[in-house]
Amino acid sequence: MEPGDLSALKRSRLFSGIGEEEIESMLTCLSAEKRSYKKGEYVLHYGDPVSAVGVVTSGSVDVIQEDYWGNRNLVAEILPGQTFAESYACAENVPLGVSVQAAQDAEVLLMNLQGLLTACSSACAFHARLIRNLVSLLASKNLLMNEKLTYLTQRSTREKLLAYLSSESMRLHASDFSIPFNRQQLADYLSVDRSAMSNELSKMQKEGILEYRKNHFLLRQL
Amino acid sequence: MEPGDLSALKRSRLFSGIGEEEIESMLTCLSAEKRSYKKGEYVLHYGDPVSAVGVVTSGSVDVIQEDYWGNRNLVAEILPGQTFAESYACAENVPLGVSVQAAQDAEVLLMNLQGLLTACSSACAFHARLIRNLVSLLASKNLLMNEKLTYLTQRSTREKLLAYLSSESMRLHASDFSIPFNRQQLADYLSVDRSAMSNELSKMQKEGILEYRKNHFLLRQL
DNA sequence: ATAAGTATGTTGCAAAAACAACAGAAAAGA
DNA sequence: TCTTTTCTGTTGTTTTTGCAACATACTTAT
Repeated sequence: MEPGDLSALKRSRLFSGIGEEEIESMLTCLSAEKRSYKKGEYVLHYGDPVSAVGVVTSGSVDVIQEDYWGNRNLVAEILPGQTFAESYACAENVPLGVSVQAAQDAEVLLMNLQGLLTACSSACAFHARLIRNLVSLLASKNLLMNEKLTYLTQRSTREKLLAYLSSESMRLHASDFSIPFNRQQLADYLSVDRSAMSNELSKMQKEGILEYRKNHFLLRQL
Repeated sequence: MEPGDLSALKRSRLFSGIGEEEIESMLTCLSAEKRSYKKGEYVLHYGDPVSAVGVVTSGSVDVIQEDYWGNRNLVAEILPGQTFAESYACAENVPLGVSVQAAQDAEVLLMNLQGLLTACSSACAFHARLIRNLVSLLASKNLLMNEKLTYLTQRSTREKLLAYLSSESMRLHASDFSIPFNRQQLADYLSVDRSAMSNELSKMQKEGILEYRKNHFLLRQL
């Protein structure tokens, strides 16, 4: 185990709040395996049974989805300190629905969660913290996806916009607020066309539903 | 604690594989609180800090979302043995983004997860199993939402259909397969109009991309 | 300050989706 | 079996979206 690996792990959400020495001692409990891949090599294949969560320690890997006709689609880019396959590792008996491929020469640590989750993990004092981090990681991803789903299930661009803006407004307890996206990013997030979205925004402004300037919005009572 | 409560808990994914006596003894570790609500009463309010997961033991509760203008939207109906608010309880410091309301006279059990997750839970032998169940629950929800998101981020009805069908085909390792939805359910799942979807399906059949009859599909090589 | 690059708003057009309405097929119930 | 209901496909119309192109405003770097 090199010092760089530990620093990547320390930065990860999985090991947050756990010191380097503790991390190192836990890696054996997790049957951590360090693996190196050349650019383009597969780290995990579609359909693999997965019981280990992966952490990138150097380089980067791509999570890709391939459809029936062979079209490839980039789902995520995983950078050092970030994890992949954790949902598959934590769900029981669900084969991998994506593939993971080295985007450049990369090193990853595969950590088996079975020991952590099946036995009563009193052996290491920090197991509880690791479990807490894992649960927290899964839960926050859950909330983020759930939120996005509520926007994407809206049929029209206008409804998607209103669902998003209304939710931000309520979350921030304010009728006027800033959003962390520019127009293109917002359009990508809501999965709509940017210009159509801009158009819809200005229509809604004309109709008096809301006002905006750059990334600052004001929702009006109707 | 009544016998009906335990049978509802036994059926829940959270306590799966744990016997009734163990469940009963764990409820004290979880500071379980039983609460009764009349139809229409709120179980949890938007914005509440939540550290407990809820399980319905009788009746049912609705998870609802209310937007800035007061429009109400039913997110889920929770029946006996099913849980609610678990993602909020497991994520750290995320206030509730929905409200939970009794759909009819209902009884729920609120169980605090802090003790389960922060301390090393060697006190009860079945804590490990409960944690495993919780993690598995979160992870499977994760995968389901992730899957749905990949379909909903497609722009057109045709793309949504192809993404879904292709994914089913690959998951089942077969170019012909049955789906668990009728047309209306599939349209609802993909968040598109049923008739437009039917129309798109028959166009694709004419184009030789696929064949179908009722809920059985065959994807063709191109 | 100027220039180059980026972000946003606007428009017209073509394509696609939603909607509504209906017909035939299939399933469920009497 | 016959009737009723549900499901699916089809068509025409209206609305919305995506796309392309461009103008303007705003940023950033020189």
